[in-house]
Amino acid sequence: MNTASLPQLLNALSRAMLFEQRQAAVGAGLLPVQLAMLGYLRDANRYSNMPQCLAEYLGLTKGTVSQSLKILEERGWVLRQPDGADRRVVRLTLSEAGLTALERADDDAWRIAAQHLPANERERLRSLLTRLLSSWQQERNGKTFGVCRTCRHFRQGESSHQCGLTGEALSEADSEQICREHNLA
Amino acid sequence: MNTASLPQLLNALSRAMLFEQRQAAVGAGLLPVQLAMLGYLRDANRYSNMPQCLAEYLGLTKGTVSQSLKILEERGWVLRQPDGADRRVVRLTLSEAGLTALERADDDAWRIAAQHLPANERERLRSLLTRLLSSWQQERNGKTFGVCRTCRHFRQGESSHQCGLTGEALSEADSEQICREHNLA
DNA sequence: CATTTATAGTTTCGATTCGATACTTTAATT
DNA sequence: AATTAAAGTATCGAATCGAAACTATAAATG
Repeated sequence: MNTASLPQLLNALSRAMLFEQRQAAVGAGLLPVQLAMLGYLRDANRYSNMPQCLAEYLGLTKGTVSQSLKILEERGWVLRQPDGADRRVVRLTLSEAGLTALERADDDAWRIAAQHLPANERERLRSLLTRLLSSWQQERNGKTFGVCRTCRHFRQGESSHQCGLTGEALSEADSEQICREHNLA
Repeated sequence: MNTASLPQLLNALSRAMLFEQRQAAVGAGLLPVQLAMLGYLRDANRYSNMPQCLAEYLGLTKGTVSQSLKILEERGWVLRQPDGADRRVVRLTLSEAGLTALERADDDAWRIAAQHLPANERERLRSLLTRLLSSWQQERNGKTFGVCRTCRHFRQGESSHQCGLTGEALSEADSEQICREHNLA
């Protein structure tokens, strides 16, 4: 009695997140999509900072992304550099101004809300959500995006880590960035 | 090690939900907003089925809602009736066609994903999410929407229930509908 | 009771987003 | 060498969405 079903809760959560993001965006004087782009570019690793990745991550076409990026670049929030190896691709990075714009919008309602839960329950919630997301991912078996360290290909070492997919060495900072090849463990 | 933080998970969950909703909408030949409107109207109780509620629920202006409703009505998915008591307000209901359009789009990826969790863990997840959402709600102390039965004003009786806010009697069916005055227990 | 204010909703207008398509350039494949 | 694939841009049009003005009704205030 008096309990909401899991789908209902997920729905409510989703709406709450949207609400927060909209609030944060208008508070910083930008559009939700633009804020989402800045947020992604802050966290994306060096194999995931191309326009194409933004399109996949946000579910937009590359044409739309290209246009939005033009605006972000005009305002000096995003820098584009041609890639050294493949001259078709463009590397995107946040400028200082972009980073401060993003931080101004950074929202902590969820952090505060989460602190109302005791630490052990937070931990349990994290674990359960991880498994739920992982199941969803398998159900949809679509490519997803996530933080490198939480990927099933992530190999933790003592001093340095490694990507089991590319074999590449990963610094501590690398491990905290978003990767397009991510697969939740 | 190898754990995603709670904010990261919430973010991923939110994107996954958006993805699902978009998929469901285009699959049914309608726009995400339209699908969201139909879904809300199916579940809204008799005090929450006005255009204004839709605007609040979806975070749109009433102008936008009015325009989208016009389309939904033209297609025969939504019915509008003037309210008996207050002649300013319009009561919205789903037509049969609207209901079938909605059911065609009804998506079960989450249901399936949730079934990968054992029942006791689903229950635990539900409980934790409820508390997290409740905390968020208090943090933002904004009006929210939720199913009547899960409201702190809901008074459960043996044969019939009651709303502690309006004092009104609530049928079993009433208790399962979305109310604009909802406050998570 | 008259006047003012608030509320629900519609309409119009314009800005902006977003997708579809065609196109350019470069890389990969055959 | 020729073909195909991929990354990105540009252009165009449709449609969303918000802002503001407007109508009609209800509530509040004097």
